[in-house]
Amino acid sequence: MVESNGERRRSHGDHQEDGGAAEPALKKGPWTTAEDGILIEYVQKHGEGNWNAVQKHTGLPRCGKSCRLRWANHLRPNLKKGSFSQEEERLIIELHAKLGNKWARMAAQLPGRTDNEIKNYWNTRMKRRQRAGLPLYPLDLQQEATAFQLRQHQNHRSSTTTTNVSVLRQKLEFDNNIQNSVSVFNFSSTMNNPQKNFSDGSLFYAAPTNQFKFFTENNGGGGFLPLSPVSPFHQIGQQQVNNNSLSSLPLPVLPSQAALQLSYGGYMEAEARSRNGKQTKEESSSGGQLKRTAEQGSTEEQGANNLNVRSVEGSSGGDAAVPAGENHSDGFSFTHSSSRKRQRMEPLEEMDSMVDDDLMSLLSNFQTEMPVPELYPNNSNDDLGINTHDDLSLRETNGNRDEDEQRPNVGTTSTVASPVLEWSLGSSCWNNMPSIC
DNA sequence: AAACTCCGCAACCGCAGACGC
DNA sequence: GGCGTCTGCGGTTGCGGAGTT
Repeated sequence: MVESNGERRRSHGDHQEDGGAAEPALKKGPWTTAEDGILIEYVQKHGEGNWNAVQKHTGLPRCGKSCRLRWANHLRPNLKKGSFSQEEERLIIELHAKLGNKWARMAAQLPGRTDNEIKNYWNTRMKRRQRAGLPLYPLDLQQEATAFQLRQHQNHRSSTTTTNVSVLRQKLEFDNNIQNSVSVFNFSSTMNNPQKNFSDGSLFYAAPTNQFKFFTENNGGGGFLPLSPVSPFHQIGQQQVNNNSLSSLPLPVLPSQAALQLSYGGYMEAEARSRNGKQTKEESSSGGQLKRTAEQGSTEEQGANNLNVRSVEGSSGGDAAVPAGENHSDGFSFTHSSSRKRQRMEPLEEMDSMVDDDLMSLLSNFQTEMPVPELYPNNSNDDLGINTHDDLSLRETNGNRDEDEQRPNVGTTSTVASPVLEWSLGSSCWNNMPSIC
């Protein structure tokens, strides 16, 4: 545990935090077991909330925020420890597709898990996938993510009469997010619409690493960066800020339902490959065991089973409906001492009301066929080192690239290219890409 | 064995919303 | 309505450990 590690943080945390002369120096850094005990005792007596009073009542040299965080992330009853189960991982991915970086809301759907845990998990996962050149979401969730983003965008549009910078920012965010999703479906169209500012703009946008760059740079920076040519908002984003022509924006092209029903096992394998980004080194060097091997064995191998995504989504309304923070069924009984409890919808209820109702109606408006032929010059894919069309969906379905690379296309029908696995480490296309880290 | 690199996670920080006065 | 306080959220930082060279 952290406590046994001694001071992890530097002494910069030992300075007077609030500057008040009368206030004792508030400690920062890792919590000790003694401090934990004090905090637990306090909460048992007084309940959660009023965290600033902890220091006054107990003399614990910690600020209220630190107490709250410590309690919420480590001391709270019913916290799950350990790695995420496969179900939890899947739910996180799905929730992120719907909610974006709403860690607290996601945590409310995952009993015993904290927003911090989920955030850390997602960030590391995103790094892994980015390193491996994989999209953030499996195909089916890409659709959901795109639909959700689009819906948010449309809501925003309908609620404002003047398109302004905030709208464009939202478009940018949408664009950046779907860099990792929509572009999966039609990134080859960049061949027809390269970003001129790059020596090879099409490659820039097609490469997941660069998508990630844009994802982060656009979000972090205040200025406008060029939008991806694959963005449905590309044109307007490049051209104008101050009109209301958003209604004419093209909808992102989504894959056919057949493509969306591709095996989840294939995705999980890709996920596993992604997660084992280091594995390429380790496998080649010593064949050594990853330190995560055990936990992966329990998740990704099972992932080969074709999980029904919808069942996961549907089950989120079950026991997960209890917000993690409210679940004190193990003997601790707390009264919320804070009389100013926020009046919010229950997370699940709120999410459902904001997502699910509209999601299907939105999806019903999407194209269900991907206009592959028009966008794909026959030979251009080879130039990119990207294979598309039927063999790809077959590969994904089979979930074994090594085998598949030796196997001719035995003929499945799919109208959409599915380059998810093609973005894995095995794709020679990305082997020469510079690491962004 | 030592140095180095990478990764995961705990904790901090700034900001914003809600609420009371 | 303005101000102050409390709380929660999301982003970021940096340490320790594991793995690699």
